[in-house]
Amino acid sequence: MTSRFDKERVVKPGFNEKVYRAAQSIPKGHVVTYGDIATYLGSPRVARHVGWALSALPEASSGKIFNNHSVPWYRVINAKGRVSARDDILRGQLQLDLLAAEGVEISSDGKIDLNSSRWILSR
DNA sequence: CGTATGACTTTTA
DNA sequence: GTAAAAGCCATAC
Repeated sequence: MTSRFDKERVVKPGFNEKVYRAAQSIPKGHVVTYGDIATYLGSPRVARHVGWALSALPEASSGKIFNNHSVPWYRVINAKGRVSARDDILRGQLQLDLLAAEGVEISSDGKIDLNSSRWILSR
């Protein structure tokens, strides 16, 4: 039945899963923003929850795994073209390192070139 | 159930 | 150009 919460809810059971699949659809050497994934899933307002979903990623041996496939969480960045890990700045460092290893162009300041490496989510 | 927090985004200064 | 505040939505306590 429809409770008042079922109306326009974008983040529902399975949202988390969609985020993982979206991340897995990002080709090597490209990146997307949280807002892009949120919009792709239905609403740009849930950008924060995309990050929340990624933080909830099950940590398997040597990386985050979903559906027996590694989830390239590091290909997801914020709209400023930079990582914003507040308490886990170490993760941001790792993220830049992984992206650089894939061929993503990063500015001297550590900013990611969204103009060139941004991937458009599409089904 | 109310308050606090968050891997965000946009606007304003 | 960077810095701070407000806005949004869901989870955690």
